[in-house]
Order: sequence, then structure tokens, then C-alpha cells
Amino acid sequence: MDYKALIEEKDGLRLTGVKNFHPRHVFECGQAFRWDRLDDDGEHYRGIVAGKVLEVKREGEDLFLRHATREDFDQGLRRYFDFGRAYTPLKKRLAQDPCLKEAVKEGWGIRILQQDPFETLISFILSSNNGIPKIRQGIRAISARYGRLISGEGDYAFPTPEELSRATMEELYGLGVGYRAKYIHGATAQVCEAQRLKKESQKRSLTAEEEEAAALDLEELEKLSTEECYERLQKFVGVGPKVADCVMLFSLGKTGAFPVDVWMKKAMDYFYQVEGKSLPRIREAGQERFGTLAGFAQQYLFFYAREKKIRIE
DNA sequence: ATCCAGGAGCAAT
DNA sequence: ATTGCTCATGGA
Repeated sequence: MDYKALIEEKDGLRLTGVKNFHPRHVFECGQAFRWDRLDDDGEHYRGIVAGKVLEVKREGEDLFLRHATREDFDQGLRRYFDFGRAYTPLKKRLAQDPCLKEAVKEGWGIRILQQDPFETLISFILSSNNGIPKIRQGIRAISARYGRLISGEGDYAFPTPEELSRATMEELYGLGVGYRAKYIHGATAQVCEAQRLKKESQKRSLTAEEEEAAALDLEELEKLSTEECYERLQKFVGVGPKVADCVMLFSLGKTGAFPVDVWMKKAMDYFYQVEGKSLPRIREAGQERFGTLAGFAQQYLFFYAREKKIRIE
């Protein structure tokens, strides 16, 4: 366990004796897009989780979750922050690898968040060939237009599939998400159709074609093996290898996923001399080397690569 | 101006 | 199964 005790206070929840958690490492390793830094040293963030505004602040050995209750923690935040997992043994195993030892030292406070699958799906569809500030802006715009108002300060929850399905492609295009508008529109329709067919299947048997569409239900995807889940996710429009890996790792608990983007390509080349290899080959190399810990290895390497701005000639 | 960003779809091979 | 081109958008 990476914390000792929970203490309820008037305006939040305090975790004491917290290990392996640094807000900057958790929120700026490219896995989540709805957290804003409130201080200079990256110990205090404000974000939106499960339709509620939350502040996270590191105070020495404590982690203070403002606006959270013990019920919020038991119901979702514990899982969201991956507090069911002890990171010390995991980091020790990865640090056997001399290259990762350096990366783990740099991003010692990283944890892999378990986020909402639909929000993660749409967020990473938006991420393709896009910059992080622009991704954040797009998610904010989508939430403000289609999500529920959740505070008096203009905070909006990410829309449910039902809510986002009311968006037209033209409206989405107008939010500045570029050519990804049709992907977001299409993938949302696929999610809604899968949900509809799942209910329908309780009343009657589905045709083969309907079965295939129903298989895209996000709750069903979580039950699949890593490779089956990987293949299935890529049936969503706008979802290829990279986005599928991100959705698996950041929302479906598949720790063996190994998202490979331009930064990972640089990092794998820098550390493991895989230059010239195609993206699928680099993914294979990562999974071969790190197995079920591939996702963690990837996050430490990604954070290190961006932090050090490593360049390959 | 050209290049790049947590890439994917599509056609051609 | 793999490679090359194209796809909006804004910042460097």
C-alpha cells in the first residue's frame, strides 16, 4: 500500500504516509488532459474527475484531496489513482534494467490513472497528430458545449456518450478539432450503438453484424485479453495502434499495453538502439522486454524523454 | 515559410 | 502484412 491512513477533514480528504506519488509526475506524463497546475513547483493541481472538481496537493508526506470525501475515495478515487497497487516493488523490478533505472529515478512519482473509458477514448482520438495544449483545449471545448455544468466557476464534466451523440459533425468541426471531428462523431455513435445492442440482446438474439457492433461496448472490452482488446478497439473510427494502447492502459487496466508515439520512438532509440524500426516493431520490442509491466515502463520513459527533451540526430 | 505535434485512414504494393 | 500520402490546426 502506498499510503498509511485516510483522514476526513472539513473540506477534503487527507492521505498520510504517501509514497510513489508526485502530482507533476502523475498529471504531466501525458495520460490525462484535464488537470491544471496551481503552483510553481508542480505539487498542487486542480482537475475534474467523475463529474466533480477535485484539487490534489502534496504536503510533505501527505496528499490532500480537496472537495473529496471518504465515500468518493472508496467509490472511485482509490481506483482512479491506482492506490490498490504498490509501486515500490514494481519500480524495483523495472530498475533492474539500467536504462529504466534512470527514467524511474526521474519520474519516481508517476502513477497510471484509471480514467473513464469513454472520456479516454475520445480524448486520445483527439490526440492523434496533435499537440498537448491543443488536445486540452479541444477537450475543454467539448465538455463546455456538451457536458454538464458542475461548478459556479465554469467547470464542465466530460459529456456522456448519450450527451455527445447529440453533437453534429459540423458543430464538432466548429470547436476547432480539425479532421478529427468525424472520428469523434463516428466513435461516439459506435459506443451508443453498442450500448443499445447490448440491451437489445437481452430481449432477442442479435445478427452476426449486430454482434460485432455490440462487441464494442466499453464494459465488455475491459474483460478481454490485452491483444483481443487491442484489436477490438481499433474497430472504432479514429482508433489505430497508438490510441488503442492508450485507451487500454489509461482506462481499461491493461498494464501490458505499450503506446508508441514520436517521443517513445526517440526514447527507445536513445536507450535501446532500435533506430530505423517501424512503430509496430518498437511496440513489440517494448512488450518483449517489459511484459505485463510494459505500460509502466512506457510512462517512465515517456516522462523522461519529454523532461530531458532528448534528441536523436 | 516550413516543420511538427502522444496518428489514423486509405490505396497501392 | 507493410509502406506512402493525405488529412485540420496552431505554435515554434
